[in-house]
Amino acid sequence: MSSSAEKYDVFQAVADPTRRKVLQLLAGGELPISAITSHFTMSRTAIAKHLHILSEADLVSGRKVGREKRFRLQPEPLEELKQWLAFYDRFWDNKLSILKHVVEHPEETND
Amino acid sequence: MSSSAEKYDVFQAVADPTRRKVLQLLAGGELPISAITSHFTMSRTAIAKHLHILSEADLVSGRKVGREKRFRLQPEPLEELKQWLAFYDRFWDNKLSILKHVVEHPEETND
DNA sequence: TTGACATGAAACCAAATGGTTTTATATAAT
DNA sequence: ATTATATAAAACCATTTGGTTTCATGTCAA
Repeated sequence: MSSSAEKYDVFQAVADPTRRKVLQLLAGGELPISAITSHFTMSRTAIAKHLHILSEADLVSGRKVGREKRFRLQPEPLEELKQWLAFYDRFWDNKLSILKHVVEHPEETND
Repeated sequence: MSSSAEKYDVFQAVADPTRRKVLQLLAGGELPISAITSHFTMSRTAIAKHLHILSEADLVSGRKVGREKRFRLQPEPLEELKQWLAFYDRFWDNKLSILKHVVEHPEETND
């Protein structure tokens, strides 16, 4: 049961390209901060902050092993994104039926 | 063929809750700025800016009709998000294999 | 043509974001 | 014990973001 009252949600967490790259790296397996940092030009501190944000969104979790802190991917929150997207499926999968609907119900087209 | 050299990508565009609500409203059909604004407490100008951002991400398109500008949903760019998500499917679909890994390596399970 | 409506555009602002450098602390290795 | 490694935490900074207010412009209606 991860933290609540999170500052960052999945949408925000995933909006940053650096964080997306971090997630991709972690998809390959657990990694300590230094190893992650080695794939970027920015400082380790910057990466640590991104990890903190990803952590708040529950997209990663970290555990200390010796002197290093290893992070692993926690993809579950992506489900929320997936479900959000699912709503829009009908708007471009079978676009014709939607168009048909709109044409047949023009009164629903204002507000 | 929509604009290029866009400042906002889909990830950023969708990161803001106000913009997600705007998309949802437009899912119900084409709407002018004023009508959209009526669903929020913030100013019309603010909404217009959000629409501009959504427009840069090609998630909406606007056309002038008389004195009003009507916006409609353009869901196609969401496909990019969908594909990005698809990559992570395998990381939680077969969650059992992950669990198995954790159980078999308890020494990695503190913090 | 006069006024109301719908939008556009610009200037401005506070807070958030994404980065830095510096300092401190815990662990590992020699 | 000493030094090197890995991280944490804090202070700082520039830019971006998300909002505002104000003013200008185009269109519709009376």
